[in-house]
Amino acid sequence: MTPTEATDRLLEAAEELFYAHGVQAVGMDAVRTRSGVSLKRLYQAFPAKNDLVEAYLRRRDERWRASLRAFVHACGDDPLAVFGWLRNWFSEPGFRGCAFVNSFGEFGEPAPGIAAAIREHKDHVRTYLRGLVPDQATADQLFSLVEGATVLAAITGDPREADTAREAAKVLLAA
Amino acid sequence: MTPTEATDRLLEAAEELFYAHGVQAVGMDAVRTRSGVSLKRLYQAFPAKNDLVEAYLRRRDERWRASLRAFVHACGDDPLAVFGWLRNWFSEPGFRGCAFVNSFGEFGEPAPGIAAAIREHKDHVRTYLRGLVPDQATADQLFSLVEGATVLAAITGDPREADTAREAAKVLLAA
DNA sequence: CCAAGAGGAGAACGTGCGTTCTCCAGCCAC
DNA sequence: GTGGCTGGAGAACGCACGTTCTCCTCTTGG
Repeated sequence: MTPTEATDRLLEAAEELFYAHGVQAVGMDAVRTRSGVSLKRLYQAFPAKNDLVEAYLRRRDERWRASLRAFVHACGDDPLAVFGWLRNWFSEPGFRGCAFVNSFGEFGEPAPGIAAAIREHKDHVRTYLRGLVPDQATADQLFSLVEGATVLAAITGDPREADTAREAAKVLLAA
Repeated sequence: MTPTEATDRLLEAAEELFYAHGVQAVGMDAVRTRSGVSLKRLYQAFPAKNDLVEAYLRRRDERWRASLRAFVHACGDDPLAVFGWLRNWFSEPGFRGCAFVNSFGEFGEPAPGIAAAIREHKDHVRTYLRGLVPDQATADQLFSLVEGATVLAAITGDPREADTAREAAKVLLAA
């Protein structure tokens, strides 16, 4: 197994486990078992668990935003499509809220790299929405709706929070 | 020290520590030290840590909503006052986001009592907003804004997220 | 003054986990 | 074949923490 292949399998396993059960609830041994990569290789690729967590967050950020971007772009870059995408996401079987918000809650004082990954993810999403909506203030308002809908969908388990936010976004965009 | 006084001091210490550092990062010994209540009495009042966590959340729910209600009522029950209260909350020195959202993120599969406390808190807030705003759909939209602003203020550290949400709320209420 | 019990301080126990170490099997150059 | 290297499996170590246990010290009633 090549080192890059090992890294891929580690990140894949880490994402599945960390997102589903939370970072703290998943031991390095579980990542090892799920990925099939030996502990020695694991610690060669990621010298400490924090490094793996940060890599997990950064990779999830990339993929999450790529998926959103692709969906919205296919809808002609209509800002309201964001909420259609959210609705689909909330309906996925394993949906458990925003990985970054969850991680923020998990660590009282996150390691610097982890805190940075969380903040940068939110910055990237905000920047993306500002590109989608001409008016910056409106974009920030939509961002708040997106975050709110995600938190509430996670806690209540109801994907229709996306529809509620969508209706609000429609009004804000028309104003 | 009377048992009820011990319970009060335990809950006070638990809230300060759990909210500031996260539940998992705080050991029972830290609660004991902070409260000045012996471990024996602690375990008499709360047979397990989960019981203390659940009591912490339920007490915080009561006080948090009481504070919001009082502030908004003093503003003539204007729904927009909710966002003024949020702004104040976000500006407090120890602000670290919503305790319930943070706890939800901390526990992959929360104990039943804890999960119920989290869900019931959000239900109570939603019900309160529905009482404040005649139109139920609009109330739910404001709720989404409230949650979004709270999450973003916690992560970015910027209390002005409350103002962003307030502007959005103003538009939604006028529609 | 004594007996008995309550309550506190903190040691002790068991467990889980991040990280490191040990040992061994397989593979290469010669 | 043989000596040395790579990499895997999993034991071992150290620590933290939830929970329980032990012992000691006060208080109180007679």
